[in-house]
This record gives sequence, structure tokens and C-alpha cells, in this order.
Amino acid sequence: MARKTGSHSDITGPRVRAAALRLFARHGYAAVSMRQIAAEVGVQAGALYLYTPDKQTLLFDLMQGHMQELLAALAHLPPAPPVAALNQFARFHIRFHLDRPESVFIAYMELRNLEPANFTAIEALRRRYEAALEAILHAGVAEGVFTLPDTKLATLALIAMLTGVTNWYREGGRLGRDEVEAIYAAMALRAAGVIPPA
Amino acid sequence: MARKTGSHSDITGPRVRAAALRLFARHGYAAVSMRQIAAEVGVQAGALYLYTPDKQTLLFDLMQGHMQELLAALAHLPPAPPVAALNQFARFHIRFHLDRPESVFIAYMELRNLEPANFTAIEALRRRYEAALEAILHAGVAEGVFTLPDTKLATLALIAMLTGVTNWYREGGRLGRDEVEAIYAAMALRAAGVIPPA
DNA sequence: GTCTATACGACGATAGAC
DNA sequence: GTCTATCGTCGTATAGAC
Repeated sequence: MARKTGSHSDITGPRVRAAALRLFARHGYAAVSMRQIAAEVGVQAGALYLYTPDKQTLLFDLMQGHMQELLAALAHLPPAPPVAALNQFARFHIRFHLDRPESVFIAYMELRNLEPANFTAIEALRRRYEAALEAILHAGVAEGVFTLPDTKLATLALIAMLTGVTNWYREGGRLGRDEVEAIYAAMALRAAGVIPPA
Repeated sequence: MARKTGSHSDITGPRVRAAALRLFARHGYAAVSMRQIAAEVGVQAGALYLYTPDKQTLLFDLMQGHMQELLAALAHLPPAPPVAALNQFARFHIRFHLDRPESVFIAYMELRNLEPANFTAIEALRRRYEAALEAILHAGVAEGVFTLPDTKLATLALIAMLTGVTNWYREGGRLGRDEVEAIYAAMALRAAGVIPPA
């Protein structure tokens, strides 16, 4: 807040993205103006265009970054047999999403505000994530440990259920993150037809 | 399209709401202008204000109407023991939501665009719906037919799973509505810890 | 790298003619 | 009941000073 001029290109860029993330998540892409983002960062509106060619690209970069981070983190999960893999996937999904409520909100709600070419790119990333879960379900059905009439539909149903956690979870609430993770993972396993050991 | 003037108050009102519903669902409340709605109806922008005091009220009326319709339809389900009641609820939820994809989309995505007082009113209606499902789950746990560590959390997880159907279902796709209903209901029952008879 | 100033159009909403 | 015309504001994006 001290100096008003000078060289800040390496820190102002991330701050622009952070402000856009917060504001888009809270009010929605269409409802947020470039002037608001600039005010949040502490610069004038015109200065934003040093860091992004336009508002649409700002949205796309946030969404693409989120999806790439998600896929990169997913790739670090160790291989496991189907039941353990589904349990691991569910817990990973809950944890990852609870860590980034704002990015998640944008990734799911602002799809329709992407221009066609950008939408296609994000959809492709989303499908790669879904394919990872479907592979687990498919393997489990093949091994006879899951009971699922349709792995494609089950994939979408499970992801919707797990992602729903972001609609209500609040830090410091009745349940801790580990408890929430455990309960959701157990429900996911049961939904897949696994009878739990206990 | 024929006559440009005359008395239309009884049909123009519903047409305004229908146009707003379609446009809000497709592009989002904040991204839709009163001029666009007017163009869709075939009147000038100023004429819309004969049917709604402002844009915000238009959104609120759509959401409130949707939730009231949902609760009214829910109230017509016959009483049943927990397992049958959950099966019936899941099928009802899927069917109702597939019948109104646009209203559903708005009801879930435009909450943040409601002014505080309107938000509170819609939230109260949503909670009444959730309470109906939780009552079923609670009764089932009490009778020992459901295995759920937390009925509140399970309520939200199940609703998220079931509502997710609207994200991908398209008329004329691979699966018919009855099949989708059956598969989701079976997954909901299993997630609640019911071991299916088959 | 950030500022001020501005171009130009669209916004929600209203007033008054018909 | 709908129109045209308009108010005041705000939108994205750009130009040029420093």
C-alpha cells in the first residue's frame, strides 16, 4: 500500500488472478467488472490489461489452471486394486475440493460463460478426470467386487455426490475434514455395491 | 407476430416469465439483459415493467415458483416405510428434475444473485425439502434398515447425487428416463446401506 | 508498470405519447 | 398495453503521459 508506482510485474500478475478468483467465486463471472478486480488489487482498471488480454482469458486461465492441478494431483495417487482405489479416489476428491472451494465453484458454475473454444478445452480436461474414475469402476465390475449396472452413469453420480460436499462444508463446523472424508468414501463404496467389512 | 398493439396482459405475463426462465438458464441471470428478454417476448424493454417491478423480482418469482411446485409435488407422495420411501423419493426427485431442467439450473446456480431477503426465503423452502428426505433416512436408521453414520450429511450427499443427473441427461440419449430413474434409485438405496434383494 | 482520460456501447429503469 | 425516447451509470478496452 506504500508506494504507488514502480515495478511489480512479478507480483501483480498473481494478485490479479487471486482477486479474480475470489470475486468470480463470490459474485459470478458476469456480475464482476474489471473495475472491481482492479480495485481489489489496488490498481486502475486499465492496468489489468498488462496481465491478461481480456476478461474471458482471465476466466479461462483460472479454470484451466484448476483442472491441470487436479489432474496432476490425481496422477500422484499410487495404483491400487479397485476397492482401495475407489476409497482413495473418493478421499482425494473430497480433500482436493475442500482445499479450493473457490476454484471448484468457478470450475462448475462458469462453464457456460466460456467461449466455445475455451469450453471445449476445459471439457476435455474434465473428461480425463472422469475417465480415471470410470476406469476404477470398470475394473471393479470386471473383478466382481462392484455391483453397478452402468459405470458411465455411476461415474457421474459419484462425482456429483462427492463434489456436493463443497455446497455445505464450512471450516470449523460440526464435522472435521477427516470425518467428512471417511463418511463420503464409505457412502461411495456402498453406492458401488461394496459391503463394508464392519 | 401479427398485431403489434392491443390487450395481452393475461398472456404476455407468462411469456415474460417463460423467456426469462429460458434465458437465465442458458446464460445466467447477470449475463441476461432486460432488452434480451423483451426481444424474446417480442416487446420493447419498457413494456416488461408492466409485469415485474424489476429484474430481481423476476428471478425471485421463478425460483420461488419452482420450489413451491417441488414441495407441492412432494406432498403428494403416499406414506411408505423407509426403504420404499427412499426408493420413491429418489425416483420422484429424478423425474421432477428431468422434467424441468431450466428451473433446476436456475434454482441451484442463481442463489448468489438473490438479494439477502430473497435468498433467505428460498433457503427456507430448500431446507423444507431436505428435511423430508432426512426424515426418511432417520426413520430407516431407527428401524435398522439403513446404515448411515450421519443422516444430515447423507441427506445432502444423496440430493447432490440425484440432482447431478441434470448435468448430463439429454432426451433421446443412450438411456431412457425410466432406466435412469431405476439406476439412481438403486444407487441411493445402496449408499444408504440397503442390500438389494437381487 | 501504472496512471489519467476517454471512446463507445449497453445497462436498468422511467416518462409521456398514443 | 405498448411504444419511443431518454436519464444516469457502468461496462470493456485503449491511448498516451510519466
